[in-house]
Amino acid sequence: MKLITKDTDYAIRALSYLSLYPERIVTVAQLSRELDIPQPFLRRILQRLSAAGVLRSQKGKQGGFRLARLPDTIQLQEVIRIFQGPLTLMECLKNPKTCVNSSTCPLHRKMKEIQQDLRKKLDGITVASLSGKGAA
Amino acid sequence: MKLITKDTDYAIRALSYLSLYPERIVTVAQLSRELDIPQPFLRRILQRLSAAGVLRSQKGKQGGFRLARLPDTIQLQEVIRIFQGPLTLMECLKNPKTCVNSSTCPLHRKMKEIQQDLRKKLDGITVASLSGKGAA
DNA sequence: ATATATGATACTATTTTAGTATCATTTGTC
DNA sequence: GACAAATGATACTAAAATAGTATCATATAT
Ligand code: FES
Ligand code: FES
Repeated sequence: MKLITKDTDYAIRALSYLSLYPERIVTVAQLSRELDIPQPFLRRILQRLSAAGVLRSQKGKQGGFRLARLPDTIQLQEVIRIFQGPLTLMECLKNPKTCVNSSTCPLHRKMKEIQQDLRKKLDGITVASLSGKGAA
Repeated sequence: MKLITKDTDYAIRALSYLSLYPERIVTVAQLSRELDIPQPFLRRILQRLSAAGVLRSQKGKQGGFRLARLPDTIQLQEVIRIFQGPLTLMECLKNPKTCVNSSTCPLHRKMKEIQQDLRKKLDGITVASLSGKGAA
């Protein structure tokens, strides 16, 4: 019933924050304080965003994180995918084989439509549009 | 990441099946065979649908279940609510208190819009529209 | 050299989902 | 009335996902 988990939510909040100071390098400690998110948890989240190419990281003293791309190119859908895999409204839409008898399941087609629509909407939401910076 | 759980999915399939023979009383055993769903699990699902007033049940010999209402008055959203509670895309939209600092979370408003839109869509999907019987 | 930062990864606790098991109650049939 | 066939209610278990912690390795500015 939850479309957005904590990982994703925290990630979005961190990205929005970072988009306010695109040039600045910010440490996990700072972000953790600023956003009131448990530091070790946030740390792993930022590491994943780095690995995914959304953030750029700098190791060592004076290191930290900053955006790797322009805020208006980072879509909510991508962040969801990083932490939760591709958005799927029901198991059946991902693994059609688990559809025991798809002919008796009229839900399939309808949900597929809704899922596509939802994905489109989530593509429309970018970090820029959330922080009010850059293109809407 | 899953909007529709098995309970809901099975429930919908059972309701769709029952809507094909609105007068007939069908037992769990029959439905379980027909839809290939584990009988004890399906049984509990149908019981909940009964308690919720979506199905009507008849105890004892020759007993079973049938729709309590017309297929076009049973909305997907209601079935989801029965098994999963009110549809909520993120924790924050249900318990705003868990929003540590809603001013730093720009996601809130956007997701609320999307959630409302999604709910409307799920209200539009009825058992009738799924089984192709009654009003679309 | 050293303190400060991230990289990688393993671990734990909690909650949700999926499913089972059982005893109680109702009811048609003989 | 006895009995079998059905649901009502509810407690229980197993597996998976979510939320979070802990730790060791590596890079780097001073
Ligand atoms: S069994 Fe495939 S959508 Fe329900
Ligand atoms: S903290 Fe409320 S929506 Fe993210």
